[in-house]
Amino acid sequence: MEKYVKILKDNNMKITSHRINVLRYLDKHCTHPTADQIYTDLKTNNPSLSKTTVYNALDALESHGIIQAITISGSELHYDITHEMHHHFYCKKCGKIIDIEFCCPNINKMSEYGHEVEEVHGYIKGICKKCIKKGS
Amino acid sequence: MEKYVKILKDNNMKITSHRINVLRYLDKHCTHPTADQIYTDLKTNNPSLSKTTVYNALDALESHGIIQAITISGSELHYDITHEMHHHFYCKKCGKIIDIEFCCPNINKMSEYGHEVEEVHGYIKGICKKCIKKGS
DNA sequence: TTACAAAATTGTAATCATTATAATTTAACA
DNA sequence: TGTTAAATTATAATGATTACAATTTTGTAA
Ligand SMILES: [Mn+2]
Ligand SMILES: [Mn+2]
Ligand SMILES: [Zn+2]
Ligand SMILES: [Zn+2]
Repeated sequence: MEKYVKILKDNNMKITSHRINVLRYLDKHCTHPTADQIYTDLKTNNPSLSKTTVYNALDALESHGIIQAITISGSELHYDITHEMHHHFYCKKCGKIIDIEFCCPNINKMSEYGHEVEEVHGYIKGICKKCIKKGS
Repeated sequence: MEKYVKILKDNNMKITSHRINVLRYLDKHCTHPTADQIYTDLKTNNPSLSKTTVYNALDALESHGIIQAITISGSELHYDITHEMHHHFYCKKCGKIIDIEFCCPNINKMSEYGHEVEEVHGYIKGICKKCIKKGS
């Protein structure tokens, strides 16, 4: 059984080709794409795909914790497969979102506050290495 | 000279009553309001206020680093006066944004990546203490 | 298999936060 | 006090996302 079929099955989700494609896309691309980017890319091999289906698939996958929405840009959602906790860097110049492979040890302190923690997002914004080079 | 006038002056910004009002509003309210909430509240004492002016004032204040946009909700921007670095908790039930008074020590490691850091945002999402109580 | 019910997909229209535009007013400064 | 650049205003436009209703597909049970 394909890896992505198993993930959907394990989460009691109906198996559809669109969901598999969206999930595979996010697994293969570490670019943190938007719904529109996923839609445009998948549509080339599947012209009948509707953008609403991409939104629906993303919502369904997110509600099961299989993927996460990244709100770093402030104007549109980006998506990422849920795996080891990591942070994200957003370049204000080129818009790229880059993985930052550490995370905050103080998150443990959250229990003191009495809130129930479901997600942790670390967003760092600035100018990326490449854009600094180009600019100088 | 009023505190807020000084802030604007120090940043070489033109002094306008609207900018002062927006700035004072953010300083007095620790609720992380949206542009619309600020607009609605300020309009009661100043009916000629335009929503575009609130957006413009927020953009101007943000571009000078006096305030920060919080992208935690994913659907609309919330604003906060820039002061000591802290994180934010977002309740998925009631939508409230609560200050979390610690921050990530690993941010220092960012220099290893070669990116130029301008902003650091720590967003934690879940169910707030009050909503947990209500729900049980 | 076949048949059925629940859920997914589709295309379109609606929503809502934000931005663009152009006319008018105001702040800063000589 | 007059001039000029910038701020304000009202309105229109944009763009991401959601709502909706008709159609198709999935999972399951006869
Ligand atoms: Mn990532
Ligand atoms: Mn805050
Ligand atoms: Zn860049
Ligand atoms: Zn709450």
